[in-house]
Amino acid sequence: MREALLERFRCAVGVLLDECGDPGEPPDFALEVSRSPDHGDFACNAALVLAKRLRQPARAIAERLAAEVRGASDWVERAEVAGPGFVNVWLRDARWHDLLRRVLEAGRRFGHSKVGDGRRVQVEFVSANPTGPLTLGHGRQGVLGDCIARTLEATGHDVTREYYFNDGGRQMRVLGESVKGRYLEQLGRAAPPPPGALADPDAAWPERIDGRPVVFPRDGYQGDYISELAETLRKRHGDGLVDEPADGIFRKAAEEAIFADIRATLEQLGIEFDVYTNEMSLYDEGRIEQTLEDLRARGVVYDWDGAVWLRSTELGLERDRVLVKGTGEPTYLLPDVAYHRQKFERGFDVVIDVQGADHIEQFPFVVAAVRQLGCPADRIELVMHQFVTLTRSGEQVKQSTRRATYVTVDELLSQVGADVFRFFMVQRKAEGHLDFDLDLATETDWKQNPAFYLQYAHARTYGIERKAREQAVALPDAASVDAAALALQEEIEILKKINEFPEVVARASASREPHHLSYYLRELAGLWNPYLQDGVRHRVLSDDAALTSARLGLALGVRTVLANGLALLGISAPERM
RNA sequence: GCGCCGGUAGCUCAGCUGGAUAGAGCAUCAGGCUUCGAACCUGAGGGUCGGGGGUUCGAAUCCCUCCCGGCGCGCCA
Repeated sequence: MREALLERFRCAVGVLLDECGDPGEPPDFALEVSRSPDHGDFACNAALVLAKRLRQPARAIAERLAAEVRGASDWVERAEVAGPGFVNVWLRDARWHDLLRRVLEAGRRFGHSKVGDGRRVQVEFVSANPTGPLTLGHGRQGVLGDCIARTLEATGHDVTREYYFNDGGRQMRVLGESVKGRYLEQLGRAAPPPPGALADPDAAWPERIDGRPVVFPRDGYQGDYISELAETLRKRHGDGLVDEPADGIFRKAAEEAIFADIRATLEQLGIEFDVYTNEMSLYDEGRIEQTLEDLRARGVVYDWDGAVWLRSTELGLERDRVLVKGTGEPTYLLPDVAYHRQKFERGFDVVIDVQGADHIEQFPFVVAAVRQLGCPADRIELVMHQFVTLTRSGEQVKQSTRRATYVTVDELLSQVGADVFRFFMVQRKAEGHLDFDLDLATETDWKQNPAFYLQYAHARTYGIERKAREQAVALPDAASVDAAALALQEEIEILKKINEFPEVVARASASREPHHLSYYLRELAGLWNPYLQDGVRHRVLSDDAALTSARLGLALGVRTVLANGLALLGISAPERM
């Protein structure tokens, strides 16, 4: 539809250029869906773009173009010049009537496309190390990544959701030490560190208290779940683990239990990963060593001060970075390079890393290194998101996994449920902070969440369906739906909004910005709810059989788009609430 | 100091490749349930789009500069 009109404008522009003896390339101009109904269905700015080049007033050019477009009188109702030189085009309403048939025919695939052409895309997200429960920040990333994956799938991509975690480094060692510390404290063989020392990283750290040693690590994990893990081990093994190394059963038990909790949380959120990759497997497969060797062969690595460095300055970055520490242990960077290289070896066409703002510094180094290894590094995309900031009585609360000052996904989830949680998290664009006011998180406030507004609009279409069945009124299907009777302006507006849906999905997918969907759905529901409310101007079920059928068709169309849109956000679309 | 991200209504935020009178939600105020679902709807007030320059027919959007906030700048991950 838009294409046909665009073509019409292109021809008109071509004719105009010829007449003026301008042999140049036709200019880029826009044909946009008008923002306001006063401006018709589409607006074209070609005259404004051409004015200077042709040295003619924009409105005069616009008049010529408008006349040309009016020629297509079988589907163009009128074309007017407005403002500084826009051409506004109204289409005959009949143009929208075919839409419902297409919507009902496509059903749950309406809005989907095949532009991805089966390209293999990996989306890596969450990737939290199993050292504690998922925080709101992880929750945001989880929902963001999952929605990106969903929109990519809807546009014909072959998507792999992947979770990567480091089980080799210091973090996991400290985790084991933390659990063992609490274990020994519970047995009375160690003294807990004073709370003041835990709270303040600069405070003095006593070696012994009342004759008992303080074994809990200075930078240990302070959450209650650590004590609970220790207690579980103590109940099962008594004091039989006193001489076990912290890096053994303590670490392993903690990792397994925490990971099981993380997976349970993700499941509740409706997030399912296809692949979990851990750092250790990269070592086991020799990929770390191989990567280092290959980087060395490329001449981008050197030894200095007992460590192995990446010559990233020569790759255009601001400093060199350590790949292997003086201790012989790789930094985080080297496994990350090996991992991204492995992604390409696995045949992904596009690799998307969803990461928090605190990790972006690392990204250019990984890309530069991987490029040196011959990978198509420009196919790695970074989707960066800011943190969730917590406010309590007007003040910001710092979140820290280690110090256990955070709100977990589980806590909020049990309060508001997965639907509201997901909507809340995907509402805003990723680059902005997401402010979470702990004082406002009461039940009454969540009741007026926009997520319910969308679900309510959806449920109301079922309310009408139930009523129609009661009255033995037949529902239209793709073959029988006939929207010709829809003539009210608000009905046309709804049809036009439905018509936008595929474009919105395409844009959300291409830009990796699922928040566009949530705003679009709010707009659609914002047309539909008032329409249903106004039973004075119009009712769906009436004595007029054709009109009733058409409006039922409209209801089914709205329902389809709401359901499909909600599905892309991973939010349920209930039949009643 | 350098880099990345943000600054739009009282609050939380949209604003697609520059377009016409800058939009939602919440909050506030005034109204609306005998009829398809009031978890809803109608209306009102509320803005120097952080400040200042520039490009353009046209700037919240692009360029420069300054101010404010977040994050990062480790042989931590």
